[in-house]
Amino acid sequence: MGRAPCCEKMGLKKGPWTPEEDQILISYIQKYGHDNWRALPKLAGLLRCGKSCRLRWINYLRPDIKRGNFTAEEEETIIRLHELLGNRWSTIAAKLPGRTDNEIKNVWHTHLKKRLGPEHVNHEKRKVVESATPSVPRTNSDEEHQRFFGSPEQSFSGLSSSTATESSGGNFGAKEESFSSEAVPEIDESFWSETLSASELFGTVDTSNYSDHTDFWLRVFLEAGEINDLPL
DNA sequence: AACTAGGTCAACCGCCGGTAT
DNA sequence: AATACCGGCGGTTGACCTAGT
Repeated sequence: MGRAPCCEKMGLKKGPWTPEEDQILISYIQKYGHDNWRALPKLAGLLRCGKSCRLRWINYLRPDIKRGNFTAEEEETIIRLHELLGNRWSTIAAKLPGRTDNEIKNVWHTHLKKRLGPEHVNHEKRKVVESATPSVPRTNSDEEHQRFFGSPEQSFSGLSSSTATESSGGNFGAKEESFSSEAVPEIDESFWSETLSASELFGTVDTSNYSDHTDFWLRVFLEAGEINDLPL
């Protein structure tokens, strides 16, 4: 049976996000969370489909996103985990706080794959542990949220203190009154630095926060002695 | 300075699994 | 049990950027 399309194609915007759209999305999620991605764009006054909003948030706007180049340690981790898990980017991303599956995927295809040569390219297609593992349950989004943020109130503690550096005009259409410039802080460098430090804090205080099914299987391999030197 | 080729990365697409009805 | 909905994932694309000629 065919499925309904994820969104009505008519009238929905595609392509790069504008700063104004980013602000609307951030502000909405800050206020109301993202329980229902499908309904979110309509409620927030965005002419985007829910999937697009989710992707934008996960890959770019989420406060704990770590921007900038990958460190040698991170690259090494990706290589080792890829060797172990194959193209399970989300699983690999779960071991690299602040990095997204999309970003890791891009880095793999643009840097690491070339660096490693054809052997690893072939290896890429191999389902390394699939035969040995039942389907790994996906991480519940709430669990993930808890892992990264703790309570929803904690999630945006940094955002609320960021300073506005410019006015974007704030023309948010029908929902404009809900998103006054006062309620919608601009994203500036302090936003990223604050949230980054917060994520680093979460990452260093207690790595057991990342315990999930992914960890379970990683530990299985660790105990088997396959990846002893991973920075867990 | 203009053009071209290759690299990068944000975003889209289609599929899948889980869950609600 | 069947169906529909939704979130999430991995593959792919294409616009933009940069280095080389």
